[in-house]
Amino acid sequence: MNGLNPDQLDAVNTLSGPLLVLAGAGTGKTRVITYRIVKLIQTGTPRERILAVTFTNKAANEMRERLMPMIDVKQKTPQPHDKFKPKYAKNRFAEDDPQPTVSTFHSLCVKILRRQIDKLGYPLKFAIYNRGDQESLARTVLREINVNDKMMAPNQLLFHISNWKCKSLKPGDAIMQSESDAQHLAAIAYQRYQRQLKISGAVDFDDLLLLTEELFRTHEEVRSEEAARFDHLLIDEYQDTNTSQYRIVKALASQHRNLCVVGDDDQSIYGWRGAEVEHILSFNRDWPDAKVVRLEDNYRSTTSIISLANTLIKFNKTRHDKVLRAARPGGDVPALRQYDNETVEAQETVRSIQRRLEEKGREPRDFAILFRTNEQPRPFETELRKAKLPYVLVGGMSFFDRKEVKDLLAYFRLLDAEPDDISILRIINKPPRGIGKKSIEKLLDHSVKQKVPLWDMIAGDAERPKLTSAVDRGLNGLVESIGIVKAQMGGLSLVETARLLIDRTNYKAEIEKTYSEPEDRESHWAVVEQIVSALGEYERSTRKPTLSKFLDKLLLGDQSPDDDKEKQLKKNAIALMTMHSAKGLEFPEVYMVGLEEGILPHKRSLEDDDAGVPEERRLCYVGVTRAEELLTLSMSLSRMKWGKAKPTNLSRFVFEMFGKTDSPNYARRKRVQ
DNA sequence: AAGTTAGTTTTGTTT
DNA sequence: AAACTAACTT
Repeated sequence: MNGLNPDQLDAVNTLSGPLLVLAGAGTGKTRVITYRIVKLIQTGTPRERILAVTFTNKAANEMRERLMPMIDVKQKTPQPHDKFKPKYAKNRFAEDDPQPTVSTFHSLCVKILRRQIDKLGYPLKFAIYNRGDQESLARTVLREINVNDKMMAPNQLLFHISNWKCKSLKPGDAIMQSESDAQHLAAIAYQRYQRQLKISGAVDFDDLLLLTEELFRTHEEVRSEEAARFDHLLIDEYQDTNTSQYRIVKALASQHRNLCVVGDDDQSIYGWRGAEVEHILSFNRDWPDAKVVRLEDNYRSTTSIISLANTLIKFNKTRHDKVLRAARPGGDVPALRQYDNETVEAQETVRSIQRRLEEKGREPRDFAILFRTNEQPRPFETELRKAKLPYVLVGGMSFFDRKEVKDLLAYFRLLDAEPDDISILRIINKPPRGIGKKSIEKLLDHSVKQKVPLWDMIAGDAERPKLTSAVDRGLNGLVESIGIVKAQMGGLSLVETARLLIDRTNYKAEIEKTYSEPEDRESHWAVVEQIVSALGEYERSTRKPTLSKFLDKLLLGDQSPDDDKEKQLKKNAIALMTMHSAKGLEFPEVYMVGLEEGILPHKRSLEDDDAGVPEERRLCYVGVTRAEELLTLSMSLSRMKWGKAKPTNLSRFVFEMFGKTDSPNYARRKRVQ
């Protein structure tokens, strides 16, 4: 345990009872968590009785990577294939060697639900709907109740639904409590949305938490059984817990009370998806005997950067009082640059990076360009390309949002006994089989009216509505392909099954139809191959591999063919990302761009001044504290909107940071010329 | 000639 | 994603 300061040691050594670690940015939070787990093991806690929960898979992977070398893991006996690919052997431990569990909330819940599925009282098929699936379901639901896009867009509905879900509000309650017409409409749609999910045996991401929480509430024996699995519970990024997660934590920790939560209320930036800072602010109310440890020594950034961050965050009224102390003295004072328009902003930023690369001996990986919204990176990408500088756009489309991935996963689901409707509809005409909108409508209509599952009808187990012979032929073709695969899959490995499926359904034709350029075709086909190799990897590393478990894993992001981007980051490229996705990362040189009113703080957050602006301020704080040595802030004096250049105002946060005024309102009045 | 499907264009874009 | 338009099927 060398190299830890007294506060960190205190947090590591407080091994029993509730503990709140208030860890500011760059204070070695991750180290404290890992060391604490090591200490627990050293003092005799059985490994398998330790559970650490993170919010993202990335965080979980990182924690595992840090932990494994420190706790002496029995390696899995190398398999023949591992000899050729040693990277697969890394971090793979023997199955009879118990290890601490490091998991995200979502995969934790899936495990619990799988174990307790009989208590659930309804046939959950673990089809987990991701954003795209949710959207198409929302669209169908809205159409069913005759609501057009103008009245309520699918996204709006999903926003309402997720708001209700993170407060564990059931559709019935939502209808009762709705205050406006729009809310009432959304509540009715919510009811149908849930019903449809239930019929398909599907859940969305929120449901995973919600169902677990409900199961704990209604079945005490389930709660105590699951709680008894662990003696120690550690939660990272506690400021990001929503109500469901908060209750699950409470339910799991109430017996042993060995709960350690780590977080920073100043970095709570996910309020818009249900996180409540109150949970970390009032930790002492739930656990009155909780010990509180504050980590305030920042080892990441220079004094100039930290003092800027401290000045900014003081403008937030409700927070745990703590001040970051920089361990690295001095440093260049962050600069503020103003440019005429966003193109110049991008050009000059890239030029500045180029200069630093040449003059200061920096590497591309030392730089990050942080922005607020996803429309901002475009000009920067253009300029970086022109300058031939390597860059990675982090975030953006995740691997699972790629349509090839979704299509293939949908095809995989068709091999299940009762595939869900969304999956069927996704690939029913991919590649084109002559089944168009009208025929699909007829099928759906028939399925609802006759109460026949969609697949039974398509597969010919139930009567089909009258369709043209071309459509019938198309459907039969699909059923036949699936049938062939199903018949053979018993004797095949998962990879062989997948290959056969892709081959039989002629998925390649879909890619060739969509992309005419050979380059595009290749890159999109490569995605398909990636999935198959991920499947192979899963098959090799799991004792009883099944396709449906693989699908869960993929959806939950447990496995990551997604690490493509991370590899690139490691491979030495300039990082372009939103301030949201920058949380937890650090870079020697950070450029925060587009610091304008309406962007940061975002205009949507201004509608709700009480909660919105402080959260945007925290987001800005997160951005500032990413920088180790050099921070450059910039804004563009005009920005294109609807094809016209519109003047902009400097963000109020810049005024706050540089102490030009005490009043946050100053920025609103002052126009920068 | 009507009804469908396939392919193209327009529109609208937070986190 | 919706709205059009051209092409195809029966």
